[in-house]
Amino acid sequence: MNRQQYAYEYPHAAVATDCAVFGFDGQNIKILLVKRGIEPYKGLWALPGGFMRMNETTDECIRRELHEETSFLPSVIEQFAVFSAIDRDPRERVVSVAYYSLVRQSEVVGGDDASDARWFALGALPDLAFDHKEILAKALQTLREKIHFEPIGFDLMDRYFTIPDLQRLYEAILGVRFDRRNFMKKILQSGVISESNEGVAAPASRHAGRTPKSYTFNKDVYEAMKGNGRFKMEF
Amino acid sequence: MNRQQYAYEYPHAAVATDCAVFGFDGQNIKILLVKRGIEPYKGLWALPGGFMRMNETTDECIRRELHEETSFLPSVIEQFAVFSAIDRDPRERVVSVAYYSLVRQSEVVGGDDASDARWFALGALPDLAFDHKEILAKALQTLREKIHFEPIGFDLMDRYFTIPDLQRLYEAILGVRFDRRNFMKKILQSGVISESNEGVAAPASRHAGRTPKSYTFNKDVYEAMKGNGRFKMEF
DNA sequence: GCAAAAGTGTTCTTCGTACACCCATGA
DNA sequence: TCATGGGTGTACGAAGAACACTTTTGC
Repeated sequence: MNRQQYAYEYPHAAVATDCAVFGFDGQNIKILLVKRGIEPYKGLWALPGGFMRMNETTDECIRRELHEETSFLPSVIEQFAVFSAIDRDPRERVVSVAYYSLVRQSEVVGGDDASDARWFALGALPDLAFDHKEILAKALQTLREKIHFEPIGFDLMDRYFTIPDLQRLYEAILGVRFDRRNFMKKILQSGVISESNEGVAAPASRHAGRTPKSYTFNKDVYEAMKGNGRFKMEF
Repeated sequence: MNRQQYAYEYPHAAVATDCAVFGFDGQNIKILLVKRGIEPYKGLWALPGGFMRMNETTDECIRRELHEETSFLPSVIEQFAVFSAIDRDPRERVVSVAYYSLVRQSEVVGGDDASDARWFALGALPDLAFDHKEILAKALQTLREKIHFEPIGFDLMDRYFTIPDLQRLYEAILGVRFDRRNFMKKILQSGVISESNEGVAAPASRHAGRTPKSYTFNKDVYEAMKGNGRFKMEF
């Protein structure tokens, strides 16, 4: 069988997808990376992703690749940019459609150190394959811009969470500190979270102090708000 | 010469770009469309755009195509989505990288009715080729979301403009009405516009009334604000 | 002269922000 | 018992929203 069996009148770039998967461990933002098993960049870490097939859209492609490489199907996944530098892949011309995803760490098979998929803290990233460092930087920038106007923080938290944990998440993403009382007032006033009877597992971040109350995100309340007023989470 | 001279081991989709070009005539938002001269959809109107070449990025591609089809080089152009439905082009699999652009109508060769490039009002759009209606709808949605947080309105106005004109632009994009005094107070307080001595051509929208003052956008002031505070244009 | 558009200020309410003390828990 | 983290309320200032009358111009 001919190895070059797909021919076109004009040259075609390959279409690929890559995804920056963000998680939160209660203290820091984490990134999910996979170790490349083949050339080029074999052995280096990279964003999960791969080439698009002819029978799938880019959205379907990235979901399939994520499932193949990290064994989970994310609920939140958004396309945010396209990377098309001419020499970004040494094999051939590749245009990459970039996504970011937000997951609760509890949902993801936490790959251990020996695994091919592992969480890395933002401050301790290894060298990345291709232009993935650039893709990740832009994903992070997009995340920081979006968090002001959309309640994306909740996608990174467990179903039941405490307000101090949520505050740590916002502080980690935005790199600033907030006043506890004002944060709580604002988030409660918005109405998108409500108190819950479920307990929460004490996060590693809590070593002493009063046991905090547990809350949960009301997606329906937020959906209703989108029409009328506007959800804002600025500080 | 062989018409199928570019061969690959795996099937490749073609990569194309399309751009929704927005203008403002003082009263309504307009869209720049081009009439297709070849099949498929010959004779139908479409967003300007075309196939990416191997020696250009998608950004370079859309700028080249815009120049070829509408004879101008836009200053503001942003990539906002990717369209990759499997059957969106009847010829072959095509993945389209979608952009929007904001232009001052005075900058663009206003194609007359006989030309291949023409402005259409949002409410009087013709049938569009491919999935361009969908692309346009998403471009418009993106524009409406962005205008709250970025001073993109000024890219649609002439260099010297009146505050009532600017207000009409915001009202046209967002589909709402504002109080004149509050709008003026807010936009002046923000500091991003300053009074100008240049006159402005009376827009078709002004049939009577006092001659309004002329203003201009201070890009440097806005750039400085981005760091410190935050520009907001919500009502 | 009349209709249509633009200029101008004040009040009230809402929201953001700064700030201090007590309580529960784990080491 | 002490250090750490979490719960709670108030007062001040800034910004947003509602609101009416006068002036100019084109017809």
